[in-house]
Amino acid sequence: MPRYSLSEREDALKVTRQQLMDAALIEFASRGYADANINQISIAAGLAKGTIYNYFMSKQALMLALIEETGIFHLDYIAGEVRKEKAPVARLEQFYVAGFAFVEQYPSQARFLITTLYGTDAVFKMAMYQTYQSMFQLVSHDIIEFGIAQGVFREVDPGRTAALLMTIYLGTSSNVDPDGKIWLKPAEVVSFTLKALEK
Amino acid sequence: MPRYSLSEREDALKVTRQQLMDAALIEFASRGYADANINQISIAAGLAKGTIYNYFMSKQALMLALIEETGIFHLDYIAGEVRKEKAPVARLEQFYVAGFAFVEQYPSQARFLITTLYGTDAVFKMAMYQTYQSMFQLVSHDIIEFGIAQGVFREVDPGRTAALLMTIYLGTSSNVDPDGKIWLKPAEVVSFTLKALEK
Amino acid sequence: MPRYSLSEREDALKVTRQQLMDAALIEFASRGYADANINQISIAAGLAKGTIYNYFMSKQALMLALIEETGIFHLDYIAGEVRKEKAPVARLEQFYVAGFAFVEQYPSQARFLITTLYGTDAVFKMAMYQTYQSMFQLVSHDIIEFGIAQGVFREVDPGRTAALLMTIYLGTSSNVDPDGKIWLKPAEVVSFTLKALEK
Amino acid sequence: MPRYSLSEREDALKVTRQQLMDAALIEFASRGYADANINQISIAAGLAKGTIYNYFMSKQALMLALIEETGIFHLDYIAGEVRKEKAPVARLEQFYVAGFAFVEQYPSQARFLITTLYGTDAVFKMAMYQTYQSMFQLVSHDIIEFGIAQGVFREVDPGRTAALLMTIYLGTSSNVDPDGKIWLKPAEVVSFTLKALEK
DNA sequence: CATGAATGAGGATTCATTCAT
DNA sequence: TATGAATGAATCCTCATTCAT
Repeated sequence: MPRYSLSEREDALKVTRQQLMDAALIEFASRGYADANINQISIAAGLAKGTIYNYFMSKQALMLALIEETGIFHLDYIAGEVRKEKAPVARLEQFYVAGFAFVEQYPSQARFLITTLYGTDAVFKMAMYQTYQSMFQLVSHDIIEFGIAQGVFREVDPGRTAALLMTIYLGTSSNVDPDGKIWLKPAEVVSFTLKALEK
Repeated sequence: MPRYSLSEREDALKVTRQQLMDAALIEFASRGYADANINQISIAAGLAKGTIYNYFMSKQALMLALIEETGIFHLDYIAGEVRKEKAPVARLEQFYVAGFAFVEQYPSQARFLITTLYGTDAVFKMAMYQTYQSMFQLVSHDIIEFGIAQGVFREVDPGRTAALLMTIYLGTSSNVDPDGKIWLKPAEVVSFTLKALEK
Repeated sequence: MPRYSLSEREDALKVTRQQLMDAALIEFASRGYADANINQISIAAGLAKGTIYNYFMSKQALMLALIEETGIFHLDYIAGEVRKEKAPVARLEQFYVAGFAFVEQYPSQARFLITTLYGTDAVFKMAMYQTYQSMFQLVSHDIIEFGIAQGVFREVDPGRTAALLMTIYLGTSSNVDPDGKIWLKPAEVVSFTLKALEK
Repeated sequence: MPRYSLSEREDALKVTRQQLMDAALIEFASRGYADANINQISIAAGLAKGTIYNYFMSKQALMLALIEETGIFHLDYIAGEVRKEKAPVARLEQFYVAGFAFVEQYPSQARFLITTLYGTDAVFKMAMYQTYQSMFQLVSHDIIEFGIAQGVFREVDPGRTAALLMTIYLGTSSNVDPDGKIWLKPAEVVSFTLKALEK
């Protein structure tokens, strides 16, 4: 039970802000930042055009807020599943299993993150990189170094191999058919990467 | 003597068209399709704004022409190097070596292809997929099936593994620092994938 | 004991209203009516945006109220000083001395009046003219006609000369350097106009 | 006969640009810069909305171009008339006669200049001041100093008196009735100022 | 074919005003 | 009465495209 519950007013603000971010995510994910329409986002959120500017300074600020929120959400989703496992191999498995599950459960979020990461806007990419430092740490330290220490993985360079494993995740994540199913199965990717890492 | 020699007029047309495509590639690669500016492309090509419409029906048609040309160029570059090699392992190695070399030698082309492939425009992605059917064939048939037949690769599913190897290539290709250098070395990626494929 | 004492409630209303007018004056004076921002006025007055509409029907009504208040304030300031003097020449002198003193003591008010008077809005100009009828009377009757009657001024047309003297005042008043100092000294203007009026 | 006549193309550009400036002058003069509507200007010029941006970078750039053009036009008009006269008194007379004639012949230009000069925009005022340096020189040097040297004017400070005479001109110029007639006659102002300046 | 002036739909953003609390 | 979130008309500006020369 929270000591100081938010007032109804503050709650309503949070709700409206979230409605806007939800609508914006869909719009950015499906049309890309440049083609996304602020008016359309407002309408989808059930609000008037101008309201968006009561919550975000600009289209760019809205985008940056979304990058941070969605990136953290993505990260927490995967890190939570990975850290539940105690063995390195199981963690690697969970990285892809949870990662692919995220893509199928939150297709717009995944699409948003991928298109932003592989897009042309330097400001947005920088924001993505900062958010993904933690995921890099997760893979590099909590999976690879951990596995090497436990003697179950070869003595690879943790950082460079983490980059490769993340790249494989992000790349495969973006190969989805129209209804959001990833072409490859996590088991296939896990099997491939484990083979590459095992002693 | 060539059967149908191009007249000087036809040559000049080809040159102008190529100047436009070269300029467009740079613009699309650096700003993305939506933010690319037709006027800027014309200026960079040393021509007037309207001229572009004598060669391409629309901005979209120019983009589609570029996707095809650049995709084929990319494919030929890699396929040429790969097919020079006669052993499966050497071919896999060449796939990444030549692939990475392409990215460093033609950074705009690489950036253009990657951003288009991971972008939001369905028409452009479809055009990319068609172009990349051949690269998929190359990896699936001329490398993986070939290697399995020769007994040097495990009995993996050729198609699904080809998708994975291409994804690894495209993903690592897009992780470049500001001056166009790829973070990972081809040798690292080759070593990783070979380990995963070897018997 | 005042016949109708204001209740504390009525006092508070007056205070709030005056805070709004003070803030509005600054905003209108520095940015002009069209660029003035209602929200900024509210903030400067320490109130919320909506409150302004409890006191004024609209931005225009606020402006009109300010024109009247500030115009009367300006007029009273000058008329008070002028009528203290009993000789026509001294009155003319006081007109410019007090007029210039007003500009330096109340720069925002002066700037507000000048920009409104020389602006493009017909409604506001009309309001200004009405307010300035009294100042016109002051100059025309209490200075010029008075001076002619006393035989110290030439027999000029009082009305047209009053218009000229007021124009000189308003024009010179608006030539201020960045810290609000008027370029010309009252003594210079007085000397000039006296020379023009003396017999 | 000009040695190199402008091509028809260049002529057409000049004409269109002038149409835009003419329409903009009317709009700025009647509504003020902030309320002026770019779309309305284009329509009044018989052109489409976007065309204006082929000639001027922005609304502000259009305004600055107008300030310069109109200021120089105003100055040339008056200076031409003044310098025709050879005697100081006749020059002073012409300053007001031509000045008032300008206001009646070009009411929009006059209104534009006055409202800009007495407005709140610092950038525009600075542009006005630069343009009016020449008019200040004209009055200060070619009228006042000239008159003092000839012994027909008192030994006043030329600069400060020039400021006063210009202020009188600009102030009286802006007191026009709805059909553009100035309230005061040039003869009245001339008579007043001559009286103030004569020995 | 090359040109570049003209077009006008489209889009981000501002802000006076309203109104439920 | 005070508040400030919501509104949506209004506006500047962009830019792909057209077309007369």
